[in-house]
Amino acid sequence: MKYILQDLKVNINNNIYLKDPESSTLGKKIIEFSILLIDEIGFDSFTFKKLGEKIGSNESSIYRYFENKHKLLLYLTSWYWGWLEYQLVFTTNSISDSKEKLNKAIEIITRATKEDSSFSHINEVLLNKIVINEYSKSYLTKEVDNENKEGYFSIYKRLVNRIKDMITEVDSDYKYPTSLASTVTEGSLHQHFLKDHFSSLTDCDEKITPTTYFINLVFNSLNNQKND
Amino acid sequence: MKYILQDLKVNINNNIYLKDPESSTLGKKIIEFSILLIDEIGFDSFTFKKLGEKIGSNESSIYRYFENKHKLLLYLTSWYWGWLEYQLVFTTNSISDSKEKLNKAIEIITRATKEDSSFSHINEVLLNKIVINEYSKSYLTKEVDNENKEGYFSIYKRLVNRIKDMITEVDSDYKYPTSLASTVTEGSLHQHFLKDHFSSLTDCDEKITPTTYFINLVFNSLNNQKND
DNA sequence: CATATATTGATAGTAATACTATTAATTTTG
DNA sequence: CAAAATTAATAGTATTACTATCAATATATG
Repeated sequence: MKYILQDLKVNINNNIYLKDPESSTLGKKIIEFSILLIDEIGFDSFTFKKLGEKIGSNESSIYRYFENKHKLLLYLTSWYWGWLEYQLVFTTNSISDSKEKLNKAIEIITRATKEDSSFSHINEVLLNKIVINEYSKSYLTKEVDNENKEGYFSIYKRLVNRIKDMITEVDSDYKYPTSLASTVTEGSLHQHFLKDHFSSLTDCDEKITPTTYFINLVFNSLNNQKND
Repeated sequence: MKYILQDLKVNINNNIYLKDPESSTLGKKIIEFSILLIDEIGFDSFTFKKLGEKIGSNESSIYRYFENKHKLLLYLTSWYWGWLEYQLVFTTNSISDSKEKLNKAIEIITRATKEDSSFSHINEVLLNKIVINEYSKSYLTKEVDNENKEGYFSIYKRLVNRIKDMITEVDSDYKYPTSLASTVTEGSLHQHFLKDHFSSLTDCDEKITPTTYFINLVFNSLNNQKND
C-alpha cells in the first residue's frame, strides 16, 4: 500500500496529456467515447476527427487534450494498468501466505474483465479488450526509449515488479522472477487474443482460462527441485 | 520432413502478394531494401514512396507487387517463420530422444539470429529484429479473422504446432502444450524486446539468454508431479 | 452582476500518406 | 526483330494528421 494511495485517482504521467482529461466534461467525454470508438473500429482506423463527430465536438478541441492518438492510447492503457494495480494491491494486501498471495495476483492479472464499474465514464470491459488488441502498439515504436525515459510506462513496470516481488517471496532461489512476471502479464494478453482469433494456438477456451494455465505454469517453476 | 521439402523456397501464400517478388530483380530488390528500410525507420514510418526512392524505383511499380505495406509485412514475417521452420525441422529431424529434440527446438526459436546467410538478398539478422519489433502489428488488426481464413498465418501456426507436438512427445499428460508452445514462441520475441528496451522487466541480458529462461520454464512444467 | 479569462467551436489550410489511372519508355521473350 | 510484358513518369484523389486563427460561449472573480 506504499505508493498506492496517491494513485487512487490513477495518477497518470502528466506529460502524456496536454490538458488533464479528468479536469473537464469534454475531457471525460474524450476518454469515454475514445474507448467505445477504438473498440468499435480498432486503433489503426481511429482518428480524432471521427471521435469529434461521435461526441459532437471539434477535432481541434481534442488536440488540446492530446498531442496525437498515440498519446491517447498511452493514457488509456496507463489508466488500465493503474486500475489493475489498484485491484492487485487492494486484494492481495491482507493475504499473509505468500503462495496464496501470488495465486490471487495471477488470477487478477490474467482474468478477463467481466463487469463495468458503471459509475465512472470508463468502461473497463471494453478497455480490457483494447489493451488485449492494442497495448503492444504503444511500445513497439521507434520512440520507445525516449518515452520510457519520460516515465510513460512506469505504472506497467511497477505492476510487473510487484508480481516479481511476489514470485521471489514464494521462491527466493528461482532465477528468473522478472522474466516470469513479464511473461505472465504480457502472455496473458496474448492467450486472450489467441482464444478469440487463433484457437489452434492455445488450449484456453471456455473451460480452461488463461488463469488456470498461468497458475500451473508459475507454480510448476517455483520450489521445484529441477529448478537449477 | 513431411511438408517441408515443398517449402525449401519458403512457400508463401500467393494471396499475400500481387506478383511474386522472387520472380524478378525488382521484386528481390523490394524485399531486400524493405528489410533495410523498415529496420532503419520502423514499420510505422515506412512507406512505398520512401522505399521507391531508396531503390531508385517508382512507387507505382512497388504497388504492382504488394497491395500495401501491411501485406509486405505479412510477406516478410511469413518468410522469417518459414525460414525458422526449415531450420527447426532440419536440425531436430535426426534427434531421437524427445527431450533432447525439444531442447534443441526451443534453442532454435528463442535464439537471436546472429549471422546473415549472405548469399540471398534477405538479411536474416535484420529480419529477426523486424519480427521482434513489428510482428504483433501484422495480426493485431480488425482484419485478422479474414486474413487468418485466407491462410496468411499458416506458416506461423504450423511452426507453433510443431513445438506443441514435441512438448507432447516429452509429456503426453501435460495439459497445456499448445499454450506453452505459443507462449515460448511469442514470449521469446517479447523477452528479446524487453532486453533491448525495458531491462527492468526481464532477467535476460548478455549472460542469461531467453533460451536459458525458456528451457528452464518448459522443462519445469513437463514430467512434473505437481503437474495435475 | 459585469467583465476578464479560459475553453470550445468553426473554418481554413498544409504536408504527407495511401493509394489509382494513364501513358510512355524500356526490357524480355518467342 | 516484333510482340508482349514490365517498369517509369506523371498526375490526380481522398484521407490523415496536424496547425493557425478567430469567433462563440462558458466560468471565475472582484
